[in-house]
Amino acid sequence: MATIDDVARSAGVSTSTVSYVLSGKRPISAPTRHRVEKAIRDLGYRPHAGARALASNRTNVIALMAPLRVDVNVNVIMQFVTGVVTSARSFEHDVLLLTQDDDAGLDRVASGSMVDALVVMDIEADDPRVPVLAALRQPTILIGLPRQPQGLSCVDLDFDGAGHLAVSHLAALGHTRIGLIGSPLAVLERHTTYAERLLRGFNAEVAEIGVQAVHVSCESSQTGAVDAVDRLLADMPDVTGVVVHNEVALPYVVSALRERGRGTPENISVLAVCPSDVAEAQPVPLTSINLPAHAIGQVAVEMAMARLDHAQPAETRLLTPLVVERGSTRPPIV
Amino acid sequence: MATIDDVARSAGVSTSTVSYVLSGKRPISAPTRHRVEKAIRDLGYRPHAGARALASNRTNVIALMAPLRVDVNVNVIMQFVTGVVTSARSFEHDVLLLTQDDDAGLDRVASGSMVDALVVMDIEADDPRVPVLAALRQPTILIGLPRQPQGLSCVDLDFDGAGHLAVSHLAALGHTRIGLIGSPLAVLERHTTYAERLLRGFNAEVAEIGVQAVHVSCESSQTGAVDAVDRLLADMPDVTGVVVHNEVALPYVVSALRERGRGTPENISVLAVCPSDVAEAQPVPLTSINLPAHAIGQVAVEMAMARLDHAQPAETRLLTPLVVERGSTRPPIV
DNA sequence: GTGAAAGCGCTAACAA
DNA sequence: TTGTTAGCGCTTTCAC
Repeated sequence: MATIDDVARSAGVSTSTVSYVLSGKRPISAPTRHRVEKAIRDLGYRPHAGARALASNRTNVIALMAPLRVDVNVNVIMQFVTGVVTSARSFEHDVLLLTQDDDAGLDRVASGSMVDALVVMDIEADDPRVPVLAALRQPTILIGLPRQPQGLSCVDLDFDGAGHLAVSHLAALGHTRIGLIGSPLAVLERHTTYAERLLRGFNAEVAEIGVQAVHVSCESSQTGAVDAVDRLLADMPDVTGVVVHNEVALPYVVSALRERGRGTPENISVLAVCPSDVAEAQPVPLTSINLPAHAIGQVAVEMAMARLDHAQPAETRLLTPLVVERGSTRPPIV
Repeated sequence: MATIDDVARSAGVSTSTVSYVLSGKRPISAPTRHRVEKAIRDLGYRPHAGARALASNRTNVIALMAPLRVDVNVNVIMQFVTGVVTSARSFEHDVLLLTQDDDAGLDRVASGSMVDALVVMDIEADDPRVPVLAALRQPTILIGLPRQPQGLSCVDLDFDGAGHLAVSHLAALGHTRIGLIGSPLAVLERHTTYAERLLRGFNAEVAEIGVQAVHVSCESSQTGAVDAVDRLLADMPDVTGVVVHNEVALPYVVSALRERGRGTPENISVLAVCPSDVAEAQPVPLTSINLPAHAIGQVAVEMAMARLDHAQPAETRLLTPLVVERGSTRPPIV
């Protein structure tokens, strides 16, 4: 492996000149620059990451802690992850992947100076990782919203707003009996706040505009979906509009409704809360409130970089929910 | 941040003693060790990863290149990834995540000495990454089987054997008209070899024991599954046993068969090739040939570590396919 | 616009 | 069993 000294010698300059050509941190005359660049190419030189980290206190790596359990929605997680990775690359950073169950991982990679910043997914209301993260010297971005952010940056979809929007969208079409088929019980019990926030917004809007509503939880499987539909129809047989906030169950919910004489969109309106590509890929394309997982991952990295480069203070960014029309919601049949 | 010198001073020993306490590379008397360990605890000392990498030529990080596209089976990919990450942790390594589309990524992280080894998923027959990887100084493990491994280690399920096994399992029950619902066309056209190998084994066994068989490709969606079932039934209306090698389509295939009067297992036998948890979680649990994604990820890391620590030569390991009975395959109705 | 040289925090060879 | 010290390959200050 060629070192910076090899390059310097080959180009007939000092090592610092090579370093400055690479970093652009001081002006270099065109001829010198070209000689150095040629030497770099000729030797196939790559700076040694460890040496660079040691001298500069920058690793150009960020940590990403992702929930790689299978019970949660793998598809959405993947979109977060790709958002983070592609965005990181655009800032010349790589991504070190930690799994949720690696308790000591955050401290290990941060204290060991392996990473410049951390992005942590799937934050719960009283997440025990939050105090740990707050004590690190590297900036941390939380995807999700803990009860006490403790000075950390947060980014997420505004699920509270999404709950409001879902109800008002259906109400505006004339629906007065609305169902919410939501997250699995385990997600609610973990106090993963997105589920709670959506439910809160949903209930608040329901109360505000005075429609009737029923919420049922829903396991992420075919049988869970069928079961949830049956519970909903038992509680509210004349429901005309359903909000589904469970990407895995979504197709099974729609099938189960159809099998029970509630075809979408003829007999019942369905509004999904999920990534656009999921809503689009259904046999009947579904109107949805987009869950911009890829974008959230991207924003998380952008926030991390902003804090790194410009020492920006922590902030919370909640992305505005938007309805994308695909024809699965209509005025109810009178 | 405390450094090794701080620890040495605090414990009243030399830096090398601290280093050796940490690495265990030479014997340390109990009292000394304890003083050092106390100093480490008191100061909250963590070795600086970059400094360590610079001095030792070891980063304790491996690279994992994973296909994070959404078209392929996200669930299975996730299991590979968790297998790699958890296994890496058990060897005191972290995982740097690269995405498939990051063409230059492999060379960047390897030449920049960011990683000790690389694991690359989703290898195609003539994968352009193989020659790149063969030129690196770090050991590389391929998950999948290229036409020319070029001295690299490979690990995968023996899909050829799985194809044989699938047919012989059904044939042993008395089936003589067998269908294979396989991968999407795009996967076959990319020459991702697992699809081809399964098909080859399937066809070979079919020819060998002289049963009738039909293969149809299948897109990974509900509509794709329905379409594949219809094509299969059109070609072979009296099919009695079906092998499904497409985890995403699997539930929809079973539903579509049922809707067409072929309920599993009463009227038609279904043998899935997929991870056990997927086969188990179906509304009707399915007998399957297990795709041990987690284990393959683990083995990949173990092979990488073996090559690192013992300079072991490259090898190819094909895991033996096994049928797990769950009652969805029976003798055909006469 | 360029160069010399002092670290950055470790590991491991050499010495005792 | 322990200590001394020369690097590892880079960045950046200081000097010209």
